[in-house]
This record gives sequence, structure tokens and C-alpha cells, in this order.
Amino acid sequence: MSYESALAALADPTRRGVFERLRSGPQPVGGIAKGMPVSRPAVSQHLKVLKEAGLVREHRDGARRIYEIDPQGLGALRRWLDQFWDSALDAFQAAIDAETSEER
Amino acid sequence: MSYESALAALADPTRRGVFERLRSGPQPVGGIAKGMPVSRPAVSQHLKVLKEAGLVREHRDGARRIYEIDPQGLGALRRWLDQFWDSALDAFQAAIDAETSEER
DNA sequence: ACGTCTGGTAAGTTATGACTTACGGTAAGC
DNA sequence: GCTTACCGTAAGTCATAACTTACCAGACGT
Repeated sequence: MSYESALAALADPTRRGVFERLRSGPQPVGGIAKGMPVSRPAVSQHLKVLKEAGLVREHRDGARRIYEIDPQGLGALRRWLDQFWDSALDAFQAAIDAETSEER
Repeated sequence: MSYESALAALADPTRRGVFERLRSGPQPVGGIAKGMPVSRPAVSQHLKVLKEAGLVREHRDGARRIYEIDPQGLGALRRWLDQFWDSALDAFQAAIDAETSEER
């Protein structure tokens, strides 16, 4: 139920850039916006989307909001992908089997 | 280099529906379009995007084009996600360590 | 108390992309 | 050869969403 919004959130390059920035650890909004090619409000909007997708968590520190990666959304996405990957491998294996049994 | 287009491709619900249909095995375009809420040309366009993202392969069978899941794009996506997941866990672990060492 | 720094939200513009219908082109069946 | 299925592509419409600037509110320092 959550992997849909996670995929949608990570599709946008700028938003993905915001997300990847948090890989180096928790950061305030200003810190993230620093060095980004878009305005700070744009970053805020992206963070909102990421948060709603369960990809990011936020807690306050005085006037600042510290953002960090939320494993939850990431986990949902991975589970979905894995389940997909398995059946892809199955099909792949089946194709190999079929080809092998042809035994040209 | 390929995970970007894979994410973009899987973000759209209809296109994801097309993709998920292939989980039950290779299918011709008409078979995929059957039961979808959009027209057949729309499905064709989605398949084109999926193919360019490395998520889908195609081979001809007479007048038909049989589409199937391509493990390549799926693999690229998974590698990207994993690398991300690792650092998220690292950060998570670091947070736990910090909290534990506080030893309230 | 006042100015400053923080960041979220509103409103409006603009580009993108998901759909439609119409068409063309190839392969199979009669 | 002619028709019928299969499917990709072109052209055009319309909604969405990624930006911008402007504004507002809460926390901190002096």
C-alpha cells in the first residue's frame, strides 16, 4: 500500500536528489537546499512528498526540522521489488529449462 | 544509470499495471491490453517506456510481439535500493548505538 | 520587545506526459 | 490477392505536478 507512493516519490530527479542527500545523515532543510538547483520552498515540498511516502522522517530541533531517511518506506519498496524479482527469476529459469530441454 | 528510468517507468499506476501483468508470464500486447482500463495504443506506449527502461524484453512471434519481464532493469533497481538500504541501516544502527551508550 | 533565522504554505505559471482517435504496415487465413 | 488480425506511431487534448515568488508563523539572540 505504500510502495506506490514511494515509487512515485522517487521518480522525480530533484526529489531523488533530496533523498540521496540524506544518505550522508540527518540534515535540516536549509542544509539540504544548500547546493541544490532549486529554491528552498521547492525542497520543502519535496520533503513533504517523501514524508507522506514513508521515505523520510522529521523531528524538530528548535526552529529547525531535521530530516532523515525512514527505513519503513524503503522496506516496503524492497519487499515489493523482491517479490517481483523472484517471479522474474522463476520465468527466467523456466525459459532456460525449456531451452535446455530442446537440446539442440 | 538505468535505475532512474526504471523508477520513472514504474511510477505510473497504469504502466505498473502493465508490468505486473507480465508477472504471470510472457504475453502479447493484445493479451495485456485485454482487461486494462486504457486503449491498446496506450498499452503499446507504456511497453515502449518499460522497454527503454530495461524492465521488459520483446520478441516477435509472427504478427505478435511477445513481451516479458527483463531481469536487467529489475536488477539495476535492486542494486540501487540495496545500497540505499544499507546506509539507512547504518544510520539507524548508529542512532541505536548512540541511544544505547546514553544508558539512561 | 525587536530583528533574524528557521521553514512550511498559498497562488500562479508552465512544462510534461498519459490518454484518445486515426493511420500505416506486416503477417496469417481464406 | 484480399481481407482480417496484430501492433506500432503520429497528432492533438487535457490534467497533473514541479517550479517560482510572496507571505506567514514559530524559535532564538540581543
